[in-house]
Amino acid sequence: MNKTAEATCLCGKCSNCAVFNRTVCSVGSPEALAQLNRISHQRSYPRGSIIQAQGEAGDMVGNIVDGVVKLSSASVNGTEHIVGLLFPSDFFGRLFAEESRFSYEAATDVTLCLMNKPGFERFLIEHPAVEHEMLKAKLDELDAVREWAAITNGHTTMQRVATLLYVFSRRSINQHLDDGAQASSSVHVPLSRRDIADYLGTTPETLSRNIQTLARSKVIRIINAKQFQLLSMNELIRHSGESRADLDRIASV
Amino acid sequence: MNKTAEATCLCGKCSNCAVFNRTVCSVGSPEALAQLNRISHQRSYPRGSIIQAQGEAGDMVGNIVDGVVKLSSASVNGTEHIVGLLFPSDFFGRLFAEESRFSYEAATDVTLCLMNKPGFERFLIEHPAVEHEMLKAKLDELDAVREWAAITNGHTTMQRVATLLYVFSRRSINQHLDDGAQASSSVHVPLSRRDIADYLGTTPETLSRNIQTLARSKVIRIINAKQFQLLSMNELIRHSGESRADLDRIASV
DNA sequence: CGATAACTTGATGTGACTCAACTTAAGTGG
DNA sequence: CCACTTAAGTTGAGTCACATCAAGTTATCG
Repeated sequence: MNKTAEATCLCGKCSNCAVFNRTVCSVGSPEALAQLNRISHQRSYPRGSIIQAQGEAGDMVGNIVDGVVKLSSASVNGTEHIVGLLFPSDFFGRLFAEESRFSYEAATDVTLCLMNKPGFERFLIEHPAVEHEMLKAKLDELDAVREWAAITNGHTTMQRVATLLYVFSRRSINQHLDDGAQASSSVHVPLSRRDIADYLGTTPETLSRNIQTLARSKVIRIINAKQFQLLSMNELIRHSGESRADLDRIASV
Repeated sequence: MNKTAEATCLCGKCSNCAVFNRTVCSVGSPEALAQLNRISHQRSYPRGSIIQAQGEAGDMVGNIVDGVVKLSSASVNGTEHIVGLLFPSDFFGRLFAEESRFSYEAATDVTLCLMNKPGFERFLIEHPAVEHEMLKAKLDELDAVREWAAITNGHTTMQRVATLLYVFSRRSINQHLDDGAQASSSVHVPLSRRDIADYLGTTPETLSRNIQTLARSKVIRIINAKQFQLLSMNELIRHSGESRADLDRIASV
């Protein structure tokens, strides 16, 4: 894990970046990369940090290198709703707009690759190939957000919980590749119950009840608050109310 | 209303297009416009038409010229959830992907400006200024979808209904400018109760009850199933659970 | 004008939120 | 390193908003 703090380019060249080949940066020419190296630097934030507050005129954008960032919207009544989760290689920040409608907050300890927003905006305009990649990424994101909206709306809490567990299990396969064959049976959800509940549009109490129900019926085993073992993938899929194909499609974004 | 059916370029030049200056097309050079003219044509579809089915390999993209298109996702159990509504000047179709995850369906009679997808994709790559505009539009759309997701999740049905009515009232001001001062008091919602319910994540029954409640408490007057008069804007805003500023922000997209 | 669909209204059951107590985990200072 | 404190998570009881099923009413269209 990167412990870099507030230093410019401690990550070395972008070519050493842990998430480089999964970001839009990867399509840049050597000349473009050199320019990116100049305007970017890594920085770490502890869990709970507000990276950018709702409505604030953000002057930074960048990529998640490590950790999870939550994108949330706070209502007048104090309710917070998480409208998105950003994972390593995901882009964060609101390009081409004064301020962000949402707040960016570190859901875990995170390491970011930060870039000056106006600088990166200029960079994009000067490098259409990268901007093209950014458009494709945003189109994928748009589909994913809509897909998730359809899930949180038309499904029961149990279905959402099962879907989330499945998606995180797929995600951890892709990321850690820790132990090959059995990777999918172990799920790490690095979020607090409150954050998961806010993301699923429910409460920590209801969420807890559903997780315990899944455990009682031997679909999962609770290792600890953030770690689960999948005992029956088929049962989990059944509880999700989605087909396996749909789930994989959701997980792939 | 345009009655054009399946004819190539009956709209004449793009410069005669009803929605031209609100679309991404408007930033194109004269040369670009000429090219757009060649690859585009208008076509009308009656209400209920499937413009593109879910999962189908769509070969068309374009702009809505008139009417409302619903973007929906059908679940395994037959439930349909509307994840987006597209209005005149909005772009439809899934660029840079084989198939669309959602179905596009005419919620009213619609007129579209259709373009061959591969052709338009090539056009975008050849015209970075237009692609840049497309990116900006998609970034706005992303914010709007997330904002709407936060509303449908954290709010009661009454709040969603009030929000929808407010948003549609603002939208009709912008579009029709029918009678200036009193424009905002008359709201036209050109969707069926079922479509509205699917969009709000509720049922036609619950929706109807809420609308009737608003009418009984003199917040609105029901002119007919699709037409309402706003009697008390302040009360409507109060029922929405949002601040006026937030509502206007939502409506502006 | 009859038939079908769209919408409204009523009665009822239930999933999930709320409030509250309890248990476990995490962090802090002596 | 352990007692203490505080936060995070779980479990329980009660309530309510909303979905469901069903019947009635109003539009829409051939």
